[in-house]
Amino acid sequence: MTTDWDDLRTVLHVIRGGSLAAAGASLGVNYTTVARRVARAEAALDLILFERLADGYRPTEAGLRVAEHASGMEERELDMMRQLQGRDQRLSGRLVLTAPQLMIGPFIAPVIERFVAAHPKVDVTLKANNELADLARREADLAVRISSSPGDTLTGLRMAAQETASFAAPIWAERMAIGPEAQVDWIIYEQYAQVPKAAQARFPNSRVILTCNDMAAMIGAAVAGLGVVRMPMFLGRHTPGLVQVPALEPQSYMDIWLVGHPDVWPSAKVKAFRDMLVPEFRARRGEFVA
Amino acid sequence: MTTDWDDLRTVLHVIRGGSLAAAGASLGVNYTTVARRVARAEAALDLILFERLADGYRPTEAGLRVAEHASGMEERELDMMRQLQGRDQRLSGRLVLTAPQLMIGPFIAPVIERFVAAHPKVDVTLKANNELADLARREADLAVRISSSPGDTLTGLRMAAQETASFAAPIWAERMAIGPEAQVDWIIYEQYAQVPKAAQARFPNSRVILTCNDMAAMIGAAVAGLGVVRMPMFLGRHTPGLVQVPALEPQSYMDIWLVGHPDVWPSAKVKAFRDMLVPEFRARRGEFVA
DNA sequence: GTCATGACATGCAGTATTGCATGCCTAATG
DNA sequence: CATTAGGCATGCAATACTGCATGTCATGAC
Repeated sequence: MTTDWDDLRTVLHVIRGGSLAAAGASLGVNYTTVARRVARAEAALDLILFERLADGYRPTEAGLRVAEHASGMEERELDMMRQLQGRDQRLSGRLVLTAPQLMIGPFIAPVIERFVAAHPKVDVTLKANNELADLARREADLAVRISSSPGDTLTGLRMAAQETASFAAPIWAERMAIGPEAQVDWIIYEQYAQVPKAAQARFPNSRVILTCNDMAAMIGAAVAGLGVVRMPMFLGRHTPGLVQVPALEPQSYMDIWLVGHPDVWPSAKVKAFRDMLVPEFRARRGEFVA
Repeated sequence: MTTDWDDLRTVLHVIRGGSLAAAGASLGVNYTTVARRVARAEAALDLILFERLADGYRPTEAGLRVAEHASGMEERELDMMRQLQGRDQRLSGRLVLTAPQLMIGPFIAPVIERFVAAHPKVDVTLKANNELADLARREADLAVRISSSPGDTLTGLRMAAQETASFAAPIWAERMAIGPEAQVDWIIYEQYAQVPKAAQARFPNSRVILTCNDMAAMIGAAVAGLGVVRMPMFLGRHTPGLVQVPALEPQSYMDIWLVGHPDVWPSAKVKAFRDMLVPEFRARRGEFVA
């Protein structure tokens, strides 16, 4: 008679994921269960929501319509989850943080250590994720991000300005000491794909020796002596085995922001963490610039 | 980790119903199950939603907040249900009608008979309810109502104008034949509580002999000869054993409307029923007025 | 004071839901 | 053409959920 709300949510996840297996994964249940819930929803609504094709479930128009409304229900649920977290004045329970992988060691970890000592009943989860966590979905409560703006719907706090520079193993400093004719090998981040123009001008004998999609790997390669890497100031300074080299003048880079969803922002846990993290960054802002 | 939507709905029903038992009844499950779902929701959200008092569950502030959002989710679900019904072009499945109890026999039943003959795959449910069914909640797809307007958010079709008159057992016609000095006993609908002024003027010896809250019962009393009843024209005419008496001049009364929710209105089943019902009323509109 | 009523907690047994294993089908790959 | 991988259907066993019965507590009626 009356529809089961979880079955509606299951339909939504099938359409989002594109398959029973994907829906099962995102719901944390076996895909068999997903298939049966879909069948139950169809029986309850007296509608065919998916065509069973050999290569998977294809939503019918009715299925899309159901998913659309289920999505609206989910939005309301997420509103709720955020607001509950935002109004929670307790210093206990889960607090989920996310930050750029390579910033965690030198800057975030020490703060977390002090935080858990001060608030032992808070369970801190840290997502070292380079992909942006969806703060509206509460994938994280608070995020440290390197960007030029905090994002439209998010509350943000600019913690520090940043500059980049060129770093390499000490041997490269010696090689460049001979002057502009020195041969400079660059390790380049995938998205840029070529030697920075300013570096090319200063050392005409520059070339790309390696292109890579992962900064941690690039640092490893640089420490091993493969070549020069352009990276944020703080990274080069905090990586043992690297020194700053004159291949490139320091230049300004994206700022460091602390961002959160406005609903979640007032939470006692979030506030307590902010109150430790922000002063840390502010006090150490010199480490991010030349 | 992730909240169960049905548990949220259960919380909503507990707050709406005021008790576990009431919530269980409206959800169609045992109240024990309701209690366990509430406990599960609390565990999942890590929040106390209700205080367990000796005289029942009292919602906490967090509980009210959860219910508020769950209510938003429910609204979205109802939107969906209505729209699915509205877009359904099949002439099969459930069709729920509601109409004033006493109008069903003489006017609605004959139409239903023809309708089910023409569309045998439609399961017609008829709610003979004097309370207004909530069409937004799809308690009914289509309603015949006696009112002065169709309602704000509903689509309406005015099918006929109505008048009321006074009816009684034949003996009362004889008694009144002697003239204005005749003694007239009235059976009065609870809300009015006294003899209509116009009747008092015409027959000064009028009095209330019985007040009642149910028109069917009043008709029974009238047939038994207890007194005179003011009722819609069609009712008096279709009740064997009653005749119109001159205790009161016919006077205009509320119109007869066919109303539905705009979302549901385009449904094939709803349209097919309308197309039979409206001509019936229009053709017989003379039966509602003097 | 006793009794009845309404609301909830809890233990137990039956049932329905779930997950796993197996098998079929299609599409992409070599 | 064989092979692999992704996607789904189905049967069976384990599990989780549900409903029932019984007991406790408070409130209000007699």
